[in-house]
Amino acid sequence: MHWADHTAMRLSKQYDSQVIASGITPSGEFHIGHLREILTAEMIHRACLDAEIDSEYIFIVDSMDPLRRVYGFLSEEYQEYIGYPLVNIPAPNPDGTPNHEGGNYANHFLQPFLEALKEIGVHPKVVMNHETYDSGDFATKIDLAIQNKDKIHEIIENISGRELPEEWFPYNPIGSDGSMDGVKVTGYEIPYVSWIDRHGVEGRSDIRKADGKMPWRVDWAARWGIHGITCEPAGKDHGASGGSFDTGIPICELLGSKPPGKMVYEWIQLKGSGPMSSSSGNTIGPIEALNLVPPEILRYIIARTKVKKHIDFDTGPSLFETADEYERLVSNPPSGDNLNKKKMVARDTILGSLRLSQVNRGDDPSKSIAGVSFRHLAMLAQIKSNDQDIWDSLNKSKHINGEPNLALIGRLSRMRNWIEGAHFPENARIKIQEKMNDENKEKITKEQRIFLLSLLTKLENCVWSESQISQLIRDTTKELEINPREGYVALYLLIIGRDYGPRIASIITELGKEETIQIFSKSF
RNA sequence: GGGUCUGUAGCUUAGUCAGGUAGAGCACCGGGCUUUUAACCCGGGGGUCGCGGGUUCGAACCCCGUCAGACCCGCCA
Repeated sequence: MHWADHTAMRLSKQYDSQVIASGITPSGEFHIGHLREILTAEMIHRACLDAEIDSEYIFIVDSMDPLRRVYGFLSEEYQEYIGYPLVNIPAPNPDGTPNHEGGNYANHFLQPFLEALKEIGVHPKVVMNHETYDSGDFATKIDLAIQNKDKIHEIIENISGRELPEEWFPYNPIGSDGSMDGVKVTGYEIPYVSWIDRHGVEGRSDIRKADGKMPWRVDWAARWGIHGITCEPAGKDHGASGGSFDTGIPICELLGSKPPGKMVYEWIQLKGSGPMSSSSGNTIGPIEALNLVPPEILRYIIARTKVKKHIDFDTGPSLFETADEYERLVSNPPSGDNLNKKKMVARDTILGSLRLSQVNRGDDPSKSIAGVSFRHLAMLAQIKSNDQDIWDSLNKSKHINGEPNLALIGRLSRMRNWIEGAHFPENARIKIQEKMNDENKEKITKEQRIFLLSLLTKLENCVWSESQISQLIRDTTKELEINPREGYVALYLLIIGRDYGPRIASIITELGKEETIQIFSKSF
């Protein structure tokens, strides 16, 4: 059974209806790591719906979280905003300076991410956490937390093993300058928390407003109750023993609610360069990823991997493999009855992955079949600049019959992006040689050499079309009575520097007469 | 130091929760097709399930130990 279906089953035994949640702090550019958070939750949500379990999926944006430091992509001017809720500070310009007309910081990073989610078929109910504070929905929990301040203090110290300062308080008010840093609580009388800030200014915060927030570990536990969350997969950082999940459970209970069960997912790493991090620039954004691969394959990458396994996201060769694997499975899904238990489980797991990879819930996976492997399309896209030529070629090779479908058109345009970008795998790249290198010259026999020279004279005076060129190659091998294979190998060595490759006549046609002849004449 | 997760074929992995003959794909090798598209079709080899013990009629699966990797215990998906 697929992990999402399994989780859905488990949840249905505990609660009648589900609220599945994700939570992310919009402190910088979103990356595909965040996509795992979102998709893990969203797939469980879909699995619930598919099992006819009532379910809602919410995405809580931690817009009240303070700016913790000046990240690498920000200018020094952000120093003054440290400690401010992200929703209250200006968005950065591309150069990192604050843009006072550009809306707030949280939204700046959130909006493009939501756009990407739409394309991936994720339509969450978005909850801006600052609005939950501002609406007063947090007030009861804040009051309870303050009343139980010592117990919460103890829970955090005991479970996380970390010492909290004496003056620790389960509510951080915003001071006179807008920052939560250096604000000391001096008293509490419902609904006001009074304080003195680092400038010596005194004031009070209304717990029914966004005048402050609870610290992370308490905030998280409180919101489980406020939204009635039954499942919130958490990154393994939160899942560690003594981490915020472990402290959240008793705190949530203390605040009068039933916590969700613990569920922890592994991180996505960029192959070879460790965990993703916006500050180190070691990141691929969801938008960038969508420019390379179709959304269903992005979903498939998450769906096919068990939650507790880490994913190496590799924009190179293994992306080809995964994409082709998807294509294969979709066009030829596992089936059959009378299987033993293990095979049935395996079959259902794969079918589950395909089902959950669909952009729209309930879509027939076969609609996303492009009918061509990524590898093959990559090759065509490199040797043919005109899309129509590619459709013609695919018709000729019987990959498609007639006009290309939408899936295929979208795939080709992404393929062209991929090829142009830095992420395209080198071994799939076709490199046209300037001339034959010495190493390859040695590989060539005398007959092959004669073949190439003879072909050259024919090419100089022919009509430049693929069928003509193809014909000339075959004619020449016949005339010289050499094995056609030998002739092709010689041509491949000459033009792309390897002894095999895609249909050579296509490449030559695409190169044009002048350039082709150049390669020939520079080589001999 | 304390803890969590992961370890199955060269690579990616299914199967571990409910013990019952280790199963795929990629890659590789061989064959076919033949106008050589890196396409397509057929076949094949390849696994002491990290290691050691225990429980059991029977262990990849349960228990104990051990090794390796990743991560957490301030903030991070």
